[in-house]
Amino acid sequence: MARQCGGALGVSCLSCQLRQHSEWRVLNEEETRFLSRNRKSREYRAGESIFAMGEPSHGLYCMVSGTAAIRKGDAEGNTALLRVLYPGDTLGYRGVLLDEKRRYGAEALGPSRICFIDKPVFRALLARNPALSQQFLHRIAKDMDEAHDHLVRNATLSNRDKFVHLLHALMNRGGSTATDGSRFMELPLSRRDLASMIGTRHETLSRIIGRLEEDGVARFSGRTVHVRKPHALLQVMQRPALLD
Amino acid sequence: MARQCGGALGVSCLSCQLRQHSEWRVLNEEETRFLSRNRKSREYRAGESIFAMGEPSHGLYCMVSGTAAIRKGDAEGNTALLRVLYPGDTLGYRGVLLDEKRRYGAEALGPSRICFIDKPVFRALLARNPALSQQFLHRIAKDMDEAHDHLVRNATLSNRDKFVHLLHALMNRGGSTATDGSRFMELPLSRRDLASMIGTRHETLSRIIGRLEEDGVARFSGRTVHVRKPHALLQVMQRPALLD
DNA sequence: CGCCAGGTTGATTTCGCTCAAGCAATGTGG
DNA sequence: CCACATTGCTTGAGCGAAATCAACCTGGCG
Repeated sequence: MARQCGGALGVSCLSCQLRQHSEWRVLNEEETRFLSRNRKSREYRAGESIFAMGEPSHGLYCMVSGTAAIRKGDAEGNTALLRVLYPGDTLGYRGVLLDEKRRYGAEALGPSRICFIDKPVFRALLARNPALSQQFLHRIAKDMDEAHDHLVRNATLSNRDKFVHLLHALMNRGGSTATDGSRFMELPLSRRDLASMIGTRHETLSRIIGRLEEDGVARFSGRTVHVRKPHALLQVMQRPALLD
Repeated sequence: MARQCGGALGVSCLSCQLRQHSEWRVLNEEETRFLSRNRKSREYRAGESIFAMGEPSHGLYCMVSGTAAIRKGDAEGNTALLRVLYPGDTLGYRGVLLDEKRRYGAEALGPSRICFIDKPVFRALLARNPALSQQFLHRIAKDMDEAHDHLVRNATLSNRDKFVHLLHALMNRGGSTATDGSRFMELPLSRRDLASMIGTRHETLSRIIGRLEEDGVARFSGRTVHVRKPHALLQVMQRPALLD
């Protein structure tokens, strides 16, 4: 899943497996070479900030390995995680497209490698290849839909169901399947952050996790989680009886 | 506030006051004339659907008078209001830009006049005037921010504070100021819909409203609402003592 | 070893949901 | 014009869920 982009030294975007599934796939070889020459690859430690709210937007970022998250806070100092980012995801494109300051902060969740693309470089590529603009338009529209879905879920589901849904989403990106069909993964987030994503307190999440274990939906141990019947996850919501 | 676009017959976009504050302001006179010739203006009754989830996107809409809302539902049939639209707002541009089916439904809240712009017409204008694309890019980014803010509020605020915030936002668009500095307005939404916007039940909202009246923050009577100290609305959250 | 951050657990109170009844405004058919 | 249903809203009682405050555990880490 978390493939390294051209090896530990970040040799070239040309050999980056992730490119095929990212917005950059519409670039031709020459343009990719240009991108490769001008991007800067860098390691981040766990918890390290990538950019902060209110900063000017100097460029955009492309996840190579590891995971990162978008965190936004309100006036009273409360913060919530809005999104988890995986290898291949681009990050911070909005501030660059609109020449605005950062509206949210981003931070590495675990040790990560992330490429940085300078604003002028990005602009040059956009000007040379109109398909790239279209890609980012699609991207922002998809993000929009995600945010709207998130809103509807938060408005209609119980905390338990919100968490099951979150678990399902995280599994789809970062999970692995065992030989018996069950799935497992390392959660990229602390309990606190998981709780903030569904809008509850970490104590409450702790109890929700307890209930899910009682119901046999999943087993938790530290940050590792096993799900017995991953395909039944979303059907299980509010109806644990469905788990035979 | 709700100015008619060129009179009851919708004479021309050229004389539409709202145009100056909408995405269309970047069009020159000739382009505006083209838009004017090709748009269709229509009346909607209260509650009438403008478009529904899953429909193909034939074009976009421009609010002339009245109010409308975006409603989205999840798999279980629960629905929530995501946004209220006022004169001058464009609506449904995303499906058109991306050639996708509608991801949500829109409906008139009260009697409204709304212009319809066909997809080919919109495309032609986008091709002729690149500034229009930029306008819509800004627009989608702004919508994105709004959705993110909404998410953070829903995750961190109490139901009471969420409602106060919603009240504040509605006041800013549709309210009028009285001689004594207090503000009042006709709520465009039913209690049910207000409740769905903050993710709670209508009974609960009813009690929240009762508490706001007790605290002297606002007075409600049917759909009319008076706010004594509008500037203090957001400071009042969770601290009713601040109201002298 | 003490300290700390992250996590769990418990006790208590507050809050919100559910179900149910009541009420006012509106509409409808006789 | 009245009986009657309908719709939107409010109110109440009971209950379950979640917030809060606090204690305690655990695994690093100086």
